[in-house]
Amino acid sequence: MNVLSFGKPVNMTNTGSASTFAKGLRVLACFETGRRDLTMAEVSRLTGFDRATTRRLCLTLESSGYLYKDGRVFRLSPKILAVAGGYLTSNDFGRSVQPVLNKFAEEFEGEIALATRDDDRAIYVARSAGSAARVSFGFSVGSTLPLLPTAIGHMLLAHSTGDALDATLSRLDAVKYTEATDIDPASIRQKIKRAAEQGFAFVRNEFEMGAAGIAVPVGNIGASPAVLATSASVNQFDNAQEFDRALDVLRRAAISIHPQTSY
Amino acid sequence: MNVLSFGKPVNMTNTGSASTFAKGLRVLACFETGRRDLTMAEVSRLTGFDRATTRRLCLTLESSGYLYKDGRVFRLSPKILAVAGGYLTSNDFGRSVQPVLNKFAEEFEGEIALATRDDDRAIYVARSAGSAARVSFGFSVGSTLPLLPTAIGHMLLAHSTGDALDATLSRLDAVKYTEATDIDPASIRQKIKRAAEQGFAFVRNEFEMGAAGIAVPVGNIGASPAVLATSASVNQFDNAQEFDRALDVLRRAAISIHPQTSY
DNA sequence: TATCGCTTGTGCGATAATCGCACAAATACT
DNA sequence: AGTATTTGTGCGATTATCGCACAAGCGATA
Repeated sequence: MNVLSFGKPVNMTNTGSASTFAKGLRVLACFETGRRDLTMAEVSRLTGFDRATTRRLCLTLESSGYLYKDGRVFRLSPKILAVAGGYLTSNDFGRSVQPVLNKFAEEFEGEIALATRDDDRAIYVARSAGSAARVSFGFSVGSTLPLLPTAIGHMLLAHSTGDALDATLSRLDAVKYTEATDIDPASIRQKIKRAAEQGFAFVRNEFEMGAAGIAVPVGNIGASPAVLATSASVNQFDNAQEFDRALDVLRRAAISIHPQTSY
Repeated sequence: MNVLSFGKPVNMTNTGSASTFAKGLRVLACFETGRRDLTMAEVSRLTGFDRATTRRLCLTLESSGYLYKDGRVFRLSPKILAVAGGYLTSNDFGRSVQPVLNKFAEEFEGEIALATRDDDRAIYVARSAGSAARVSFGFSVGSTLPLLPTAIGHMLLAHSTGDALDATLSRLDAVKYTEATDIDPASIRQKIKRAAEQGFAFVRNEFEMGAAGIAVPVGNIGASPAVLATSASVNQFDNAQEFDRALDVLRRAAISIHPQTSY
């Protein structure tokens, strides 16, 4: 009965979340693309958790098979791939979209990638095979990109409308990746608006100097929007004919993957 | 001081694991390849955890961004790819081994895959691009295979020696996937031994009727062994010339990926 | 070798979260 | 309507977790 509480009883036991688990997931996320070998002390600093806490979480990840310990550093084990494979197969990539990417990439003689949105970033979900010769751009499945200085990001954000977009833009802080990176929220908003109107996004030099990207929408994957994209050197896309060809390939590939793509 | 304890003091607080986190990871693992949409009740049955516990863990996975809820079912979100990408890039797949797979697969006109071991199963880690035309076998990165009825499994197990192998074999229970699946531990052990001796494994009809696989070792990925493999119809490999060509390609690819491959 | 800096390991008290059940209320299936 | 299944949630009892403090190990540098 709890005679001390008046009015609405305070929910003492949290029925909606498990804090220890959430912390553990943040430890796991420390091993995302970019970082590979981490000591417990490093994980502790990255997460801000107490060393004892970090230690227990790292060891749990190890005994559960997601990390293994090599001396004093932890590294990801392949087990995480099985979970990721669950995502890929449940969305029928690899069976239905991968061949399409390969086919159009072959015709196009360039790389095509499918990306979707995860919170404040874009994630590559699939990528065309690419001929053996051509050197890949270094992005592979699971690689992430910032939303603000990339064509992929602009096209993903173009799905958001009005208030939601404003909320996102005010939450994200624009980082200067190159001298040409656009930092001005109003200007970025304008670019996103234009991407929504014309049905494609085109960004140059803002993420990597000398590189340019084109992205077109492909409908939704689950709850979040998806885009098809390609990238090349700025020079290449400065040629209007080349640009149009790339855009055309992307659009046809998008329709081939997801015929309902309406924009 | 603890006057009640004699001798070595009992460690009351577990410094080596976080049980809630371990449970959460088991919930996450429910979404591995094969299952896609799960209700909380299903997760509860799969894991054996109390419904209230399951609920908290699922909701934590959702708020952490790894699952999203569509009505009453949960589904993986792309966030997990970012972690998997961490594994792939930290081992330099996609940049160094992917091109090699593509090149040899093109020459070979068949698919080549790199697989490694995760506990009691094999996991595909990389796969050759495959021409646009050819229909892929349905296996993609992250797919898992049993160890006992596959060439990949035999070659992976061939890394284990004596006692360790015996322990593994007695732990695994042989499942009959086809009529031809070998169930006899002694016989399986013999096949693994021969695979170790001859430097390749060849298994037919034991996992999928009509399918055959060849696997060769490629050294280690981190702590666990890795193999290169290809599969085709039984008929195809019954042709000795075809078989030799496939084995030759795999061996050359293995050397190209990991020159230190000694066996 | 000695000292410094960084790392890992671990008792333990205090705290706070988790567990599991019981009760309710939705939602599907017949 | 009726049954079965699923979901939501208080709350007491239990337990795990937290965070600190103390130690010990390792490597580099002087």
